[in-house]
Amino acid sequence: MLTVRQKQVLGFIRGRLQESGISPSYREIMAALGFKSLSTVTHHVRSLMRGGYLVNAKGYHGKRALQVVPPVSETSAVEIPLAGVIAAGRPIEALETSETISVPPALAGPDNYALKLQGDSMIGDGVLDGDVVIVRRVDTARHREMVVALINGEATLKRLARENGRTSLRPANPDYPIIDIGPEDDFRIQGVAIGVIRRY
Amino acid sequence: MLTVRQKQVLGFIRGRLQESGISPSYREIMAALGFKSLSTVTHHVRSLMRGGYLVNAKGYHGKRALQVVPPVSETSAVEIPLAGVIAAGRPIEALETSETISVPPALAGPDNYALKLQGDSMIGDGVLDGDVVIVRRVDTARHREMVVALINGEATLKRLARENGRTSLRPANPDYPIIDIGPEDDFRIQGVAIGVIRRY
DNA sequence: ACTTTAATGTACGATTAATGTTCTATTTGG
DNA sequence: CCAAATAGAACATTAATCGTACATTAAAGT
Repeated sequence: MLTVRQKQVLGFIRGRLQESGISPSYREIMAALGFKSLSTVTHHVRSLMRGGYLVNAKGYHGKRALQVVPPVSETSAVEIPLAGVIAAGRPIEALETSETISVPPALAGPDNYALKLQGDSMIGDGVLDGDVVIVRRVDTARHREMVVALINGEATLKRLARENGRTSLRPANPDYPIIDIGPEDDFRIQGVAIGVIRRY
Repeated sequence: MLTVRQKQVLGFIRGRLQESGISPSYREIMAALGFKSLSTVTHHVRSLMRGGYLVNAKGYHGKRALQVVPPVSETSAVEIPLAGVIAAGRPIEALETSETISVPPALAGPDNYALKLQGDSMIGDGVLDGDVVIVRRVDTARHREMVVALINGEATLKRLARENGRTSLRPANPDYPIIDIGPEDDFRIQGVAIGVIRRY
């Protein structure tokens, strides 16, 4: 729990890091907040460090190396970003605002995000139009895993197939074609599906 | 229940926390509400604490650390009971321990519970073996809704069909039979499916 | 490479300011 | 009358502050 002054100090440091990327010196903090003694700054900074809000990245006597610790514990685990809408044959349509969606802890993780699926290309695997797919951001995947892939600029959700040295993307719907990946294609895996949430 | 004055005090504190994130001091509350003595504030704050509406996050002598306790309905909503395993043709198999599962708020509710589905009777609707089905406990349902039903002691997850005055349960898998409900059957609806969570 | 200099973070110790707590009375409205 | 509300002053505890000397690092000259 932060005191008023601690909040101000932390806010100033955070602001400086945000705009210039370099941590302010103790004397700059002193001037900015109108203190007349360095020890005042020292006192507050040390309190913030004890509370886990600040770290000196260079350790003892490290200069201009204050780093604000991201508040992990407050939001962690249940909220992940809802990155946008994925539909076969189009790039992922990002949402304007950086929305989030809360998910069960089992589906949460630092590298996870969610996509709303449009279309029925995976209907055979029980993933329907409108379902929210939980994705873990990785750049490789194994045979038969369901992946979010970017091929020549178009995003799609398919099963990855690696057979006889060839790679292909297979929909779970006979109405859609199997996509064979050739060396000339710009192919990137953006993540693997680890879960689905549906709301009726 | 709260008195008029208590409501005013609580409202002022809540407002301050909302706008600045900093709890007001007793003297600020005194000034804002026109009191002439600190003990008046003390008296009201203590009453609110006793009633569970306020907490001092720093304990005894904690300064500017009043926190408004959110009403219970807001907080307790993300964990719902995992009632057991449902498989076509058998009663719901209750779990030994009263487990719970956390779900997104959109799927949470006081009358909701979760069931783990065994079998592929609803595979055509994208509900697979092993999926967790979120159910709202109600005793009636409309045509085409997916319901958890108990028929002659056997539990099952099917779509409810009401046509021509007749009621039936329809699987989403041609390998399973449609179950017609007759007047001689002991038929009860235990809930309707409002969501699905799958984990790969 | 070495020394020098400037910039910067640390360590005490003490003091003041801000803020919550307690106690006893008194007032007020139904 | 009674319960809620209010008042005033003294007290307790924490938050914030200041001043100065010192230690360490980074940069600049040589």
